[in-house]
Amino acid sequence: MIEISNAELKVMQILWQRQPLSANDVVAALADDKDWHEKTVKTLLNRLVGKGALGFDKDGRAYLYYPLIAEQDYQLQQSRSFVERLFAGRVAPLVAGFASQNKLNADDVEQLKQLIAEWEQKHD
Amino acid sequence: MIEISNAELKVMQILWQRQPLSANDVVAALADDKDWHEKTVKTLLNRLVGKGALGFDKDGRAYLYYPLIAEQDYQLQQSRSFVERLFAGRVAPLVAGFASQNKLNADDVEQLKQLIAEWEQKHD
DNA sequence: CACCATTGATTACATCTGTAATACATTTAA
DNA sequence: TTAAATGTATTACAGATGTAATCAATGGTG
Repeated sequence: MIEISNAELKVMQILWQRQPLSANDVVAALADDKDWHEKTVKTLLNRLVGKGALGFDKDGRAYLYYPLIAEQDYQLQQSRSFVERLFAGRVAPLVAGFASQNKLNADDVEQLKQLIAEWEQKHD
Repeated sequence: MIEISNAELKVMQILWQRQPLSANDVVAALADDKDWHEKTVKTLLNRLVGKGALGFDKDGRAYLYYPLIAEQDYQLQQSRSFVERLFAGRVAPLVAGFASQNKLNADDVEQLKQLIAEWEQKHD
């Protein structure tokens, strides 16, 4: 699986939101969040292309970048490996940690109930 | 917060299970899981001491290592930063991913229901 | 047409990581 | 008491990462 570093992830997240974008668009979109030099962003774009995480089309001299991997796929793969590493593959203890820190809100609970209902329907 | 690399985490996990342990005990405990040279394990122990994640008492020439940070604290901090990075801080979508991949078992669901029940009691 | 501004490509460099090897100190065995 | 073994400390080294600067090509401007 493609490894994406933290800094690179920020770039991917921009392009998962809107796509395709020129390097400058990405720089602009990141300006809010990260205080990165334009050169830095371009390096990250380059590395992501090298890793096969981004592709691009040429638009004159400039490139228009777009993701080659889906955000959902990435999230899933990362979630599994994270939960594997820290919680021996069990997700409930992770949620328990959030609960213990009062990091669950009503929406979360609603969604979780929904998920459980679906699960139970399938595994009657 | 102390940064612990993947390889270092394996060492921490041994010492979270049993503590304190000599370097050789750790090497032995890891032998199952990882195919690391003794020197490698000692490097990791050293780095963890340097980072303030482990302490040790001297037992003759040998050291007896023990964690300076609690596993739960580490899990919580990491979970929060992971969920923050990938899911904008919301844990439910992570669980949804597991559900969609059939990675929830009856135990998980049972625990989740329990957590929800507790949450609802507190937030009647 | 010559030059500057802009864009991607290449190079830079310190730190962290994985994975050890070597050096140094000291205990123990011959 | 001297050498071997053993434990920690120091050094090694390549690849990844964060964070750019410089190079090279090219398109627009005077």
